[in-house]
Amino acid sequence: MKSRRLATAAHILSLLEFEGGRPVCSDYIAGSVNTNPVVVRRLLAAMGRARLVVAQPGVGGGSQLARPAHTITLRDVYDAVEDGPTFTLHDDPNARCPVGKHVHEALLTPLDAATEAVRASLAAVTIADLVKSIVGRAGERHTPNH
Amino acid sequence: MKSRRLATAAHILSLLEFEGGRPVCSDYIAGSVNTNPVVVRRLLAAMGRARLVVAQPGVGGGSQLARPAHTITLRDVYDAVEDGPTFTLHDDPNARCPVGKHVHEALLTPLDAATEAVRASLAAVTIADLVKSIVGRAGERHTPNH
DNA sequence: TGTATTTGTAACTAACATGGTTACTATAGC
DNA sequence: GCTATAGTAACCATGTTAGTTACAAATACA
Repeated sequence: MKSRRLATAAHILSLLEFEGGRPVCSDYIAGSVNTNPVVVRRLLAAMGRARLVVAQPGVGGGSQLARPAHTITLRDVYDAVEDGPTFTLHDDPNARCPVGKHVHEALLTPLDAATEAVRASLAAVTIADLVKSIVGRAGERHTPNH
Repeated sequence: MKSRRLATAAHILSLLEFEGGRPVCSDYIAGSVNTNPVVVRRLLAAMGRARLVVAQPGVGGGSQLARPAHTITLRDVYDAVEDGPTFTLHDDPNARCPVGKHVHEALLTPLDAATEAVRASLAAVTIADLVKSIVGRAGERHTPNH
């Protein structure tokens, strides 16, 4: 997976937490992430479907975390924004060769285990952890100077 | 990573082991994998640079495992054929926002840990394990009918 | 020595994934 | 009604991947 969705989504959620719970609009978030607001809204929509954030349209609207930041792990984010498994089987090995016929079944368990290992590893870190790490490095607070 | 290189490379190495040590040419392997011989040669070249296989050109040439199959893990294969980390940081977050300025540093450790978790998980399975699993399912041996 | 076989690699193409952009509708507050 | 915002469709640019053709280098063998 060479996508940057996990990193971008984690950035978005960290910013929501950093902003202290006020609704934050996609334009503002896009200014921090340095991308297009639609990209942000796409990720927020995916995370909304996973019940990680809630959004409200209209004046003064925006997105907020749907749960406390210490209950949202990077595994939740991964599941919300990355689709499909990390590793993919190759197409149509030759079933007339014993190896080709059974290699998919033989690989299934190890590749699934690798994906689960990723998810387990990501589960160890929460959005609250990230914000704590960010604030610790910043030595300052609440001065998002866009 | 949506690439099929790990699965294809594991197939190739399993076939080399299955063939019992004789040099196997890329044309024959491509018949089992069901792809183009050049795709096979590209993966074999990468695995050759990682000292997992050795190859010989010329009549009767081909590739063989460079080490016993029980000493080659899927982590070795992953390192040989998949380039770069599994997760990528996003580009140029806004350094004038505290979150944008430090989110990369905060994410580095968890994302590296996730990549290491993948590698550790893959290290638990060897090519010998795969071949054993394949042969067990096949109930037959040495009849690669291409 | 010459021919056939095979690796290794470059160059090109096609298909697909990803992110960026524009544009639009629906919704909500003022 | 006006403005701001989410959500989403549509399209485009870019990059990655696998597939393909072509060819030089190496090797075995007659």
